[in-house]
Amino acid sequence: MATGRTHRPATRSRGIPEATVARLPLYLRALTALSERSVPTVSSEELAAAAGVNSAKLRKDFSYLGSYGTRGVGYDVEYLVYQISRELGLTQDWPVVIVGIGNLGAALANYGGFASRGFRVAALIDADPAMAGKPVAGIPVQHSDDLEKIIQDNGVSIGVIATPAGAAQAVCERLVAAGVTSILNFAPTVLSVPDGVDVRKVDLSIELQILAFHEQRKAGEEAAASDGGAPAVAARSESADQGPDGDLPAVMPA
Amino acid sequence: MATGRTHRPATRSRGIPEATVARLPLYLRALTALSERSVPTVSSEELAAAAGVNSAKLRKDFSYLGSYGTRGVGYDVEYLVYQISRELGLTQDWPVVIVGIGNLGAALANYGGFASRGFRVAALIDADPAMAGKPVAGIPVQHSDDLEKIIQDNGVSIGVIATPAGAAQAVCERLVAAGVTSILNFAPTVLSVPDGVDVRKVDLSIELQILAFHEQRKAGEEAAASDGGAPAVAARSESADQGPDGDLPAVMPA
DNA sequence: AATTGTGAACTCGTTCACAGCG
DNA sequence: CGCTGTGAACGAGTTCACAATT
Repeated sequence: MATGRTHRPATRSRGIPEATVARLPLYLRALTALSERSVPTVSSEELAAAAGVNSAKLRKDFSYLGSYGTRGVGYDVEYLVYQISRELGLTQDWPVVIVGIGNLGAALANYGGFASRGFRVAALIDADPAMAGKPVAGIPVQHSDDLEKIIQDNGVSIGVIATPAGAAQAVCERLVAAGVTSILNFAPTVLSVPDGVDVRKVDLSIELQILAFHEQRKAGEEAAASDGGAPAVAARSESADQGPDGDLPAVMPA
Repeated sequence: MATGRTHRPATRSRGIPEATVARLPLYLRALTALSERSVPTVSSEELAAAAGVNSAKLRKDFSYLGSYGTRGVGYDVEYLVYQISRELGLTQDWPVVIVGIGNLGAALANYGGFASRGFRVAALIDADPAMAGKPVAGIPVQHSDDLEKIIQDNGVSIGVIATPAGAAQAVCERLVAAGVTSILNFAPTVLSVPDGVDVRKVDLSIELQILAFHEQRKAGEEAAASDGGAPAVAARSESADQGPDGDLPAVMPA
């Protein structure tokens, strides 16, 4: 699932399982919605439903953070929002650079989700001289010649790569050399990085292929659907897990 | 993770583990690159390196598909490309619709990765009447009033949601009612769907938050770095896992 | 009475290590 | 001899089920 293996055998700090870390943002989103509606407390059952997981998992997840609930009552919404934000490091400011301002890079720059939680687009960088100076989402694009300086001047530790696949590894190396230690990669390539650098990837084509696999399987099942089990129009299920919360998987294999 | 729970207790078909399915596209990509360079065979070691996994995992993964290698030699590149493509259902055509043609939807429409492997953008749909008729990536945008007809006329079973969060659930329900059974969701919301429908999500904000968590942890470790363990400038490691292989995921709202 | 927090059982995924085969 | 294929050991993650607590 996630990325960067734990360098240093196992800083026993207080190991929160990776799968749990991957779900914290989900809980935080649900909690924020409750907070905006001024809901004071939630039970694990309610919150789990809102986040699309089951309540046992949620309670176990929270147990890694500490005992923030009250038995017989539930969790204080505001308090939990704060605790999770702190745990995720969202109480501080994270300047981010986006490299590769094509269609996708521009879409990311315009994405509102950045601004909201501690993330700030510190700079947009592109290799095309014709782009330099042009504002995208109100931020002037800078030329990649200045990448190192931009990273250092802004104290950037998180970089987003939205370049074509062919340029990604080189960009990645420059980012890392300049001090970036976390990378979100949208280019369809495997990046190789030094120990201590985390890479997460978002790959549209892979997601579609996984869906196609399951889609194909469904088509095959239809034929064999001579037994029970109504086909379409099933009952709405609140539970169907969504995405690789931690990692991967999606539907089931049979 | 994944989605749609197993309807029908357990079609014992031939269970390929979900984690393996999520990696097949990765192998396929590496193999395609080798194929273009006319490399005839690869060892599990070489292919694993190219895909960013370890060789034991790769061999185990392939063992679920069958015995496609030759001991003492390796795997035939072309043959494996075909077998994996077939397993993933990429030997057939998958018409896809994209709903929500904002910055992101437009970027997705322009994304080259679609065309390549069996996926074809059959239609672009948006709720804004002003968009109707405008071509994006050479495809005219259609109004969402016609969503059901578009799905049915094109035999679409895979839908991509790139709308604002508030519209996503409603769009999802219309897609599903019209016959879509696989959804790739870019909106920062938990979608609830009937059994039998697969949802995968891509959430930029979540990915960034996960990176922030690890980034924060690194910062904390620095202070405690009075013992051994050189800080920056570590040796290049081919391994650092990349993202939630199965999954994926994007940003956050919170 | 309600709901959390958690040990224990279980399931899924990864890695080891080597037998089997070309 | 080299490399695949895989049983067996291991580890991570999930679910169960219930004691603890308010």
